[in-house]
Amino acid sequence: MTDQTAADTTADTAADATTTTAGEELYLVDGSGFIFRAFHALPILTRPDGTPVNAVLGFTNMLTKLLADLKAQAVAVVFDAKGDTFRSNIYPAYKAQRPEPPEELKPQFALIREATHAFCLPCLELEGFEADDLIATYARLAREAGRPVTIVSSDKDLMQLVGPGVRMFDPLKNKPIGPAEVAEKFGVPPEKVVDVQALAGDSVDNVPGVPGIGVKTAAQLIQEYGDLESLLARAGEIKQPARRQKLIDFADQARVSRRLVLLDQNVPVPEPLEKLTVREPDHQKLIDFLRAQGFRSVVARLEAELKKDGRIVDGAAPAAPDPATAPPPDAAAPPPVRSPATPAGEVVQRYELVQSLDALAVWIDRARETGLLAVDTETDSLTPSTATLVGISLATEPGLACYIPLAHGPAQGSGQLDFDGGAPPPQIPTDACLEALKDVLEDPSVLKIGHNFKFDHQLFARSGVRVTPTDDTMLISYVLEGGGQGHGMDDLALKLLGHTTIPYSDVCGTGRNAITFDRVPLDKALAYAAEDADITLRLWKALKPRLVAERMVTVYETIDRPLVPVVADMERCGVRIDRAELSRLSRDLGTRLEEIAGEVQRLSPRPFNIGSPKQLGEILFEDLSLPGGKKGKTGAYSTDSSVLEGLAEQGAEIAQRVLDWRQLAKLKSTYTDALQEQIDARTGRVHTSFAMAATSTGRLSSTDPNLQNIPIRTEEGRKIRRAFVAEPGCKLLSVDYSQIELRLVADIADIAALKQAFHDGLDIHAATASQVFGIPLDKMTGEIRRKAKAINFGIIYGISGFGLGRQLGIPPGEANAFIKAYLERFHELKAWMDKTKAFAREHGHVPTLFGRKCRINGIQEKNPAKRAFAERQAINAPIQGTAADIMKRAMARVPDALAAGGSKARMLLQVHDELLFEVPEGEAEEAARIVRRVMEGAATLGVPLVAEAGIGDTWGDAH
DNA sequence: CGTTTCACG
DNA sequence: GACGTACGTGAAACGT
Repeated sequence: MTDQTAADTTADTAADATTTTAGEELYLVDGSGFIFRAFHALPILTRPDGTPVNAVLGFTNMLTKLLADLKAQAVAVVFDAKGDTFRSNIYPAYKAQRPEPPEELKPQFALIREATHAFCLPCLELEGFEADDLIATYARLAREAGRPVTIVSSDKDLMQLVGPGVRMFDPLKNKPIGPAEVAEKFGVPPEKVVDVQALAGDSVDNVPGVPGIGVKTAAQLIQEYGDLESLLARAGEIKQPARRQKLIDFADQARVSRRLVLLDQNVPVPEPLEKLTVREPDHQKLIDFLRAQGFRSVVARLEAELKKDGRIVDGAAPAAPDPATAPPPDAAAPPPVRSPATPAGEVVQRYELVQSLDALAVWIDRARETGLLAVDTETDSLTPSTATLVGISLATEPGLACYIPLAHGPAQGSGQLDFDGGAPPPQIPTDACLEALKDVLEDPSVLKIGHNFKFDHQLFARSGVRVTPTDDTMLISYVLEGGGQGHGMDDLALKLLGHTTIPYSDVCGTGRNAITFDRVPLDKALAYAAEDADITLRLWKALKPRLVAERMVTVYETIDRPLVPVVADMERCGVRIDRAELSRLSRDLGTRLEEIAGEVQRLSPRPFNIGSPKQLGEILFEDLSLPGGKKGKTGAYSTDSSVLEGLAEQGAEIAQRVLDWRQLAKLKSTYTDALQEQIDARTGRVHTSFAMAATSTGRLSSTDPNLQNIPIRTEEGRKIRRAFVAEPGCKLLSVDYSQIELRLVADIADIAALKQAFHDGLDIHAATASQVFGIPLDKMTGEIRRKAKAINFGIIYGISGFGLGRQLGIPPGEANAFIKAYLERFHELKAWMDKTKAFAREHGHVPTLFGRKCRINGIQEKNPAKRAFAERQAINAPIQGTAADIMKRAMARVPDALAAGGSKARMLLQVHDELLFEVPEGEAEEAARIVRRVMEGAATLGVPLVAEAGIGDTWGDAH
């Protein structure tokens, strides 16, 4: 077998090449690979005699582009030869199960070779070897001659060749493939790709690899052990038992796999390197060939170019464009068509592509007339801070919508190939478009309607456009439906309009074939994007009147709608993170984890993976026979922290060590490691996303990353909070509601004694304990207060004797006695709970103080366990939901209050009962006063609302 | 891709 | 008296 390092070849070959064609770039086209990909990417087109030619068309377009745009001087097109290759001798199954190529493809193999000859390009193949080996060998020769090489292919098997002087180019996606792209695909640098492939195998080529190991695992292993041989030698050290065994059992199979995927760089080349030059094609021969295939537009283009260059005089009459290369529909609005998916059939669609400011002005006028404008933005990414604005769609009445492309590149969809590359479609410059739209977007008399408008709001805000006033169909639906379920546009279109929207995957593909929206051909982009605006407007027509009918106007108008720009600004601002500090913490945690893992293994009868609850359970309860039992439907032992704590108290040291390990592992993987990845390169800050229509109670939630669960309860965890820092010259200000949920219980259930305690400003848990257990405050002990505190929390969660007992570590009977005493002392509570459960049973939802509906599923259940669960939700939801409402009301008022107070403070995060701000140093105290005032005044209740502020250099210190 | 665990309120 | 339990989230790791 050959080896990549075997470069002991003809020094004279290299010398020759250097003298004749030094420095000239060599293009190696993977002809065989291209045939298959083009065939599957393009619709099957036939020439007049019925011969399919779609791959041939893609191929000629690609070559034309290569020769014209890249000014390629040295090109070879390489094909697989017929018959077996040397790899079949290594492993007979290699590529053995390949199905016959489709009938429509077979005749195209010969045509593509013919096309290559028509272009007068070297057309190479070598019996016994694959095209990839020939490419590998030429790449090596060129590299040694000091000439850069571009391999025109996207075949992953060629990626091992990428490196200094050798790059790849994906001809269908028009994208270069360099070391970074290879590393992204394989998780390792190009020179280690073969090792990863050897482990992961390839089902298409029948490379066996090691069973159960995919690319991700393989990359991780190679990264850790360096290369395949080192890994196989040290396979015994692998933690996961199944994986360890597989690597041992299939070591030789991995070695064979490596020989299969490793390309031969020393095959006897059919042509010397220096012969691979581009010759001027015989134009008449080429044109004859192209015409014979029916490629009229290619011929027309070629002739036009040759004429321009004065190279031919003969001009065949320009033919009508063939369907495959026809330009996308231009700005003329297509004739109205009936919307097929609208059952009523009433709505007629007219979607228009807007490519000039004049055309845009018509739409702006329409918006001013109707006072309505549905808006949707298309981007190349879902991250609003970095996304490029690719286009904007508008709708002014149902069925009447347009799409304004702004940053579309050359089209590139499954239906069309355009190798003209450099020629993007005509588009209004983004700045000019935004300038033209700014007035109407900020016009108080035109309502802008969006779906998840927070995203669009951020995009416009980035360009200095403050869109107002706005409606958000996602939030209207959320308010009407009472949380939960899906409020995505596709779901709503189906449910409310009976309309199935064009799936995003239809225009952009999915997985590895996905393209960004700027590569979508304009006809498809128009259909998709204009539909989004159209559907948004039609959803609004269906949903908005229901707010009035269902008495949800106030919730929407005063709580959720005003929050959109506020949350958008918070996300856009982000929060500063001290990366170096996180990195230090990660390193520290890493070493401590290794120490603890060592101790755990020492205490264990056999090695196991500490991170696997399943294995841990077996060790603890079978090998060590510790007391404890099975649980759950899956039959697995429970090993959560309450179980381990129990074991640790009985003296099981291993349980304590595992607890320690778990805590640190969690901190490292979820926080110190992951958070570093989330730092935005441009801003140096972390930008979370707050979901506004996700929870059943009206709370926000936070994702990518979740910044609402940053540790604080343990000292170890608090160190992570100290990595959240203020900009130099600024402080962080944290303001949180004190006991808001318990205050709301007192108010909503109208519990006189509890309300009085809050009025008196007492320590509420101590006061509760005093009243429930009849102990004077001055005789209160910590233990009794702890019990009262647990009951208070229990109330909020929809208390049960079992749950409270488990929390306090006492028998359920005893806990029930506490609850009974509590309900007797605060007798109003029982009445409110009964009333609330009855309401939920009747309506399927419960209201917050401000009227938000919280949907409760399963309240009618026959199964008592499921019904009890729903009843606890029914108790908890009005409390949690009202707190969420109050916080949202405060958030909507805070920015204006700060501005009015002359403060430059910026709101960064919301953590349910806490707001975090970044404030210029001298203003922190004043900002704290303003925020506290707004938060405490966000609702007028029968109990006082209290907000407490803390100021510090880090989030950890602002408490 | 479902399950388990655990971080927060 | 059944039935399996505290409420609401999101992310990482494991293992099929």
